[in-house]
Amino acid sequence: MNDQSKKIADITGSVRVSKCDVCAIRHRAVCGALSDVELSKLSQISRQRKYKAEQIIMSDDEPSDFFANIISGTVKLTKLLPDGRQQIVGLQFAPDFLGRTYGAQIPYYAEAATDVELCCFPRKGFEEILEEFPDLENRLFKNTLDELDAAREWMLLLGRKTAKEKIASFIYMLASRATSIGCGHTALSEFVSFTLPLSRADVADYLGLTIETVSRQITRLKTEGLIQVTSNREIIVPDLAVLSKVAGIEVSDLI
Amino acid sequence: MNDQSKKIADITGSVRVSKCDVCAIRHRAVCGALSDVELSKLSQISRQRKYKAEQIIMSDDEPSDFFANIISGTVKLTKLLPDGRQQIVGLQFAPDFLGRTYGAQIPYYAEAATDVELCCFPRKGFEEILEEFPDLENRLFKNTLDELDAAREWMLLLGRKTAKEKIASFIYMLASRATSIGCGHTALSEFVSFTLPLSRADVADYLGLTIETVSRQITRLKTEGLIQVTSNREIIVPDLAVLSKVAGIEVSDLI
DNA sequence: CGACATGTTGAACCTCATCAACCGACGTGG
DNA sequence: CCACGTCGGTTGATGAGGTTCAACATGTCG
Repeated sequence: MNDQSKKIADITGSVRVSKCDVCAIRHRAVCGALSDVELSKLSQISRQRKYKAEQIIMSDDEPSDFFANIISGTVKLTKLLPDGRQQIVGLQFAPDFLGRTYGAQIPYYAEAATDVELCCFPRKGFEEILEEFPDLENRLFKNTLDELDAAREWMLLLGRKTAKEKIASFIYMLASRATSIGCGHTALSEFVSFTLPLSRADVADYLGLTIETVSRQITRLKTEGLIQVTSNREIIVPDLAVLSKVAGIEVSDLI
Repeated sequence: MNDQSKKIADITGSVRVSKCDVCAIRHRAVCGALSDVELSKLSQISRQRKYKAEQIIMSDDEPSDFFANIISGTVKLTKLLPDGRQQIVGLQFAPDFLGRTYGAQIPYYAEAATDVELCCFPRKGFEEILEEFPDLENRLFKNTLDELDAAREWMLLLGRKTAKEKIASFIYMLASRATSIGCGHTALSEFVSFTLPLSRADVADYLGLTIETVSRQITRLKTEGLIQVTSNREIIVPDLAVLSKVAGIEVSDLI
């Protein structure tokens, strides 16, 4: 019926995971819930894999036989309408968890937005470990709650924000991520620069717009001095607080 | 800053829960994960409460001290922009669970869309039981995963569907619920009738439209024969399959 | 009955989508 | 080396879908 389906990328290579303790995402990822003993059990079955940008990692219509942590890169979760219209329903970065426990089918595609490195766990083995260590499940649960909050925040954006507000919100989100990763929380009114992990087309699909509108609104924010665009993918935000206002985001009165 | 806040309704009365085994939602609700012994422990601390339509059950800006199962009625989860624009980010029916475990704050309002009956559990007591019985947490986790899927489905609707498709999707969703509740799964091409649990204004807020557009598109579906509208809130769908096509929903080739 | 809330219908307007041309960067092959 | 095609992005002109504002209809309750 639906010929809009996308095919999962062939797995080109997968490397045994040697040591988790040198892993860059060790503490922030779900594995952070595990003790050393448990972790070594998990590392036994883990394999590292790389995907090129635009490759499909998991698919709507094929059950996937593994879960994964994102080590580096950006993964987009997309959904399709029968006629090909597309919506990105989630963006995932390191150290996010990929895949849906309980039920092998996921109702979306997971695609590499940039080049991506994953730490993959075979479904069966991971589920066994999951049953054994409730802390891990608890961690995944909390993760899912946060994802749900983010999804709902995005529903507000998609349903009620203007094109300009959408772009501002998107850039604000990425800029906040960039600051909080660098060094705890920086002051709100600070100069932030970062790299867009998405093409204009992907930004459009994430915000429910067209590429033309995305382009126009970005230049608009640029001429209004709210952002600076050095290259196509390099953005500078001189003042986060101002941007957040344009984005229609209540900045909870932080210090 | 934000004067758009909403106030939680005063609690008019709360009744001791007598027996869970006569509860209408006993098996479908999260409590279904508990054995009789555990359940009696939970029922010790449960209280039944009623809310009138439009009353606020939980609020964005006040931590709520309880969780709840919906016994009857419809609850809408709403979010606000600083200027008052509103988006419904979730609809919950019996026997859904209300509230966010781990962290007392929820980033939305829970409001009674119709008159609502809840079975409420004080936060502290419920969290204790939660730690004691992993099955309960597991059930809540699965619930949350389903909610996340639903939220993402709605993101596709909000971002990419036309007004007509939005209305069709919304009606299709409610009609499917109505059939699956009645008696397992009925055949796809069947006559379904049900009551809208939302006002036009709420429908608009759920679909990211205005009331006028909602009204117009409903009459359009009516004139096209896709639905019949007996009273304002009573809808008949003569053929679910046809409606699903207009809604842009892939009906997974079921039997 | 009149007042008020909820929903419908009409007309004008505006934001964003569509269609199309264009630009610069990049890679390829003659 | 440069012509060429391609790809990602920008810009312009036009139009449609949905919003806005306003009037009207219907239903409910005192």
